Amino acid sequence: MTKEGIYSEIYSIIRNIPAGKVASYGMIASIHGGCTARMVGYALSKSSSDMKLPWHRVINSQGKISLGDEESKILQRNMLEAEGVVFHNDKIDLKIFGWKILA
DNA sequence: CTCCTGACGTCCC
DNA sequence: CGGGACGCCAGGA
Repeated sequence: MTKEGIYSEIYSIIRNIPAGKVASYGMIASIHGGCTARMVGYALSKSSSDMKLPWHRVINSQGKISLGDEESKILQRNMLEAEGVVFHNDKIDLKIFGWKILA
């Protein structure tokens, strides 16, 4: 894959995240095996709604939302709760909802 | 080509 | 436990 494929791979990985689970930027980067957490966030920031990417399932290693907009954070939390994810003081238990790679 | 920035992560204090 | 600084790679000016 070319460097341009980096985004494609990141998008593919995010699309593979099952509902009710969440993956951290670093985790996705690790799965990709060639990019860093920054690339994931950067790719998402560039992505459009037409991609239908479950960006709300992507959070930081702290199990929290990394966005800067409160509105987006609330929206993301709302979508995750709609999928069955439980928040603990605005944080998610990666031990429970953390996405597990099934090969 | 160089400089700055960015939805992060980890180390140090 | 909270906050600040550096490192990561890519893309835009």
